[in-house]
Amino acid sequence: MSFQAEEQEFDFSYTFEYSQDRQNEPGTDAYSYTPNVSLSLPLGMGSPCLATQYHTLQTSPVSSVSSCHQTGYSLQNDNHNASGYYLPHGLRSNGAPALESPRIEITAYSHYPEDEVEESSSEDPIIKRGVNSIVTLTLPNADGYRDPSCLSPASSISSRSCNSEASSYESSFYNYDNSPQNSPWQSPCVSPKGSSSLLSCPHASGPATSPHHSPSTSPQIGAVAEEGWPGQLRGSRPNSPCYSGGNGGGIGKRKHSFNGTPYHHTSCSPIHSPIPSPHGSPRVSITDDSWLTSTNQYTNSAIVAAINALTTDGIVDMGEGIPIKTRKTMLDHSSSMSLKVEPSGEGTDGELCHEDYPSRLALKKENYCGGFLDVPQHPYSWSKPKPYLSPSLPALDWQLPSCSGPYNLQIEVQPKSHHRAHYETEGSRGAVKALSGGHPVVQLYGYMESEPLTLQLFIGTADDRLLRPHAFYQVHRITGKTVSTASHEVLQSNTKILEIPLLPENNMRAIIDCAGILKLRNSDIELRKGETDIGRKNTRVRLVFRVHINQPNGRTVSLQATSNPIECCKSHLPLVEKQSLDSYPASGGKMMLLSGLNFLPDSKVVFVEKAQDGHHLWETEAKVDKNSIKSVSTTVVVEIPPYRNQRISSPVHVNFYVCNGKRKRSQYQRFTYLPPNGNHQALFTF
DNA sequence: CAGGAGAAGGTTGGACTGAAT
DNA sequence: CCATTCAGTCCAACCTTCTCC
Repeated sequence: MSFQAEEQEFDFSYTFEYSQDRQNEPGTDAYSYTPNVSLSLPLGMGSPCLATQYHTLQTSPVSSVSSCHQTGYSLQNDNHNASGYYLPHGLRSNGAPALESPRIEITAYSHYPEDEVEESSSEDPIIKRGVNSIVTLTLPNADGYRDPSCLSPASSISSRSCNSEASSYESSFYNYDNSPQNSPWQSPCVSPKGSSSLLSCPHASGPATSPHHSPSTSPQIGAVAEEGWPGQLRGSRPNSPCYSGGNGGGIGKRKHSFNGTPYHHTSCSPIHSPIPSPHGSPRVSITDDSWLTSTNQYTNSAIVAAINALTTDGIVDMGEGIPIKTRKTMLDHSSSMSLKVEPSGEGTDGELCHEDYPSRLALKKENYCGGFLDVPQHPYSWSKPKPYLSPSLPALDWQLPSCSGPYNLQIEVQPKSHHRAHYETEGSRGAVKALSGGHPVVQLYGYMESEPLTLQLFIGTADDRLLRPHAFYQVHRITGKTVSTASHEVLQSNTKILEIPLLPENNMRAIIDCAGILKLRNSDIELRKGETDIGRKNTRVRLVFRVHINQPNGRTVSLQATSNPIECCKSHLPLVEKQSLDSYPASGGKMMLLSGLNFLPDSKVVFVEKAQDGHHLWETEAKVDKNSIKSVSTTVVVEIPPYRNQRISSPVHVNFYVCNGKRKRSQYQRFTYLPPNGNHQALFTF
């Protein structure tokens, strides 16, 4: 099949509806596709295995897939949809022709003040940007340069920061890969490894784009140095146990297949993963004041990449500073780790691919293991298929619906609200657990095909802004005897993604017992040029699950579900995990049991009601049963205070939090005051 | 081939230290 | 400048799994 031919079919258009209503609830989306939006896959890509590799974005106004997404958030600015996000093929939002070759657009955007951004966020940023003049540089290989992991630790900080495929808007418009000329398969800089979005990338690509790459010359550093993670280059840092890939990293340790039978070891499954978890999210962080400007950052950093591209030969660059022998070793590594599936024991690779994992893996494996061993001799002679076309998937910060048509992606069991993430310098701290003691469970409803799908998992933000990959946390693959769910890691937009099989025989249900959380050092991330998020006290994350479902018509529906927030620090902040009551009449007086962490005898529980503009309408301290707390407790009993207005006619949503001191507050918890019985009924009869 | 001892590695909780606030 | 908080590192105990005898 011809990728180019298929690319021609791309109708690269998206319809977005933007809601200013923030959402933090799982499964809700502030951004969502319009009901008829789907991500389409060109013909011949019906296999789910291909979905994650060769996705293209496509929106069809005639798509019959309707969204059943129930977010409860209003959709606004519909007037911008068509003009802003629904882009006819071949036409950019600003009216310019679609990019036909990799290029960088240098746009002199002014930075929006923070609040201006907030305001403008409801508007079509593309429109806004469209007024700016754009200078275009053609990139021989955009993809290769965009991959942050392809950049040297020494020089990549700024470069990496620009690699923001995850930046939604840019992703949609800098769709290099959708251009035949931009096909990574032809890309000079798409390293056999680097071209992959998979783990392997870092190895070959580290030196690839950086003339200043120094660590590459040190085979000892190996993958770590070549990862392009500044922090990993620090000689003082010990080899992190996490590099071993979890508790199953030990040689000869038993592995499990999807069905629980032992896997066979294959060359594709390294015993010791050279791929450290620590892939800082190279995405450009979209912050309060950078939601729009972040795209600018992307552009600017893309310029850097373009300059690199134009001033260096891709091939030479790829190996620059690395002895051939070293490069070969690296290639071997990457090829072996490119498919980070559970080892299958004595089976051949082929067996693994075809039997234990859907054909998608087979394809990947072929591509990786085969392609990575070869170093293209000429930038444009690289004709091997790119195994993973992440840019054609929806960017990771695009808000996708959890439900579309018959499909519904649901988190059946939510993760615990606290999970101590581990650092690179630490060993794994295990998989994220569920409150009940098990693990989170995700299920796809409405899928009746026999073809397995791939569930993607990455770590997203949990702040008040739009969901996006978390810059300071990455998902970390956990393996071992206690892990029943197989998984493997891939990189998309330099955000590590865990791919987990969704099997029809399991009712498209997956137990997420294979996902830990890795904390990247703040300094490493913050030093990136373009990174505007700060890591300090930015410790809440959400698990983001995605699934891409191929349709018979060649289109693909992408769904996303997000978990409840997870506090990842080990701080001593109080944490409310459960509350015995979610609602109670305004009269209050009822005792409510809170369970969680770090409740102290002098903890206070404060009920707060805020107006939509954020200012406090009401605040009162609830009576805490001091006897219910002995030293540091996991439970506390509080008396629900009466609401300020006893005559409410409709339910009133308020919040409460547990406070252990001036700056030691738990997250807000929701609570609803109900009107007296009669009124309540009346409310709904209206 | 089974069982025990030891090694290796993963998990977990917490202490320590320096930086930031 | 000091106190507090936080981030990051390190350590130790415990556990599981594997290897060797």
